[in-house]
Amino acid sequence: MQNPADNVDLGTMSESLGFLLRLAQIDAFSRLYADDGLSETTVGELSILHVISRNPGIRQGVVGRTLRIKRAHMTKIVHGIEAKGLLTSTTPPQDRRAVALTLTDAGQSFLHTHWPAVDAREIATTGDLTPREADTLRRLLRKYLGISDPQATREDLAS
Amino acid sequence: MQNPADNVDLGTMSESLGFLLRLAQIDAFSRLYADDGLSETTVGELSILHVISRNPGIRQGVVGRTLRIKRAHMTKIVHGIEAKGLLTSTTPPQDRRAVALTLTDAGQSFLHTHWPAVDAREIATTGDLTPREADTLRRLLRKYLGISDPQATREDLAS
DNA sequence: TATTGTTATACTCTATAACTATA
DNA sequence: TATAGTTATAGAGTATAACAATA
Repeated sequence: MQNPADNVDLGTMSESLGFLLRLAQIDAFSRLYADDGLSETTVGELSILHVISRNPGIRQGVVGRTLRIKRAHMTKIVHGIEAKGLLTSTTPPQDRRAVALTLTDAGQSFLHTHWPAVDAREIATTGDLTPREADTLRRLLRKYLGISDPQATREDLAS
Repeated sequence: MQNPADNVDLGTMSESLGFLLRLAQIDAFSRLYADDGLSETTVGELSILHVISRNPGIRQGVVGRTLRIKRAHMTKIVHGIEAKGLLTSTTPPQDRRAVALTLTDAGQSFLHTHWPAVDAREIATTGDLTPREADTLRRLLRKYLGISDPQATREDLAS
């Protein structure tokens, strides 16, 4: 189903960061969604829930900028998640234009149920890369994105 | 517009290859499309044209597998490109189920007009990465994807 | 005036299934 | 029976612009 030995000449596309990232991303998520029961949730929803979980009361717009989701789309997704009872939105008194997002208990337990599968798969599905190469890849992607490096908790690194 | 100093805790998402690839891919294409006049064409069309250009007479299904585009979607895109007069499809006598794709002269010149902008931007827009790091990133992505390494032509490398 | 979020629209992409014609 | 492509439909994501409320 993927790219067997079709032996296609990709030309300069195989030197294009954009297209390599595009293909790699598709593969990564297809691996992620392969066996697990994540089918109930979309990638957008899951990532939004995760970010809110780590940053309770975060502004909706900040979540959108972080995840590169446009404001119009954020509104739709957030309302959808809210309708499922997984998060609550409040208006902060300091800026009554904004919307602050927090997970409900149901949202927290939903995330606790589904997110570990993501983390687990990540380790198992790095293709032909050695663990060391996979780490280098992650580090370079973070640098490319301007994300500060070991943002994982100290406990994670120690384990 | 992007991710300034919002200082968001991404938790284990910053260790997730899938999500890092997702964010990086969005950034890469937004940089690619930033200044240039590529707005006429979609990413799908451009990549399909490029692959056909490098592999004249290639089967439609092989293009789809290579670019991770589903068959149903391939049909729609290819018909669209064909309607613009940029490619022709023929039925190979050896297998009359298949569709072989070749660029028209208009298709070739269209690609010659637009593809160099992609290559040029690639070099200029590698974020905070050093050229060496960008090369490493490309190499790791190719390995992750199972794409053989220096598939660029010798002439390209020499120039 | 600028910003935050909302609403609405249109298009691209993805996923799925039923269908045809060939092999 | 399996494969290559087509058709149709539904949902997810993206892009854009006009709008209200607030700063």
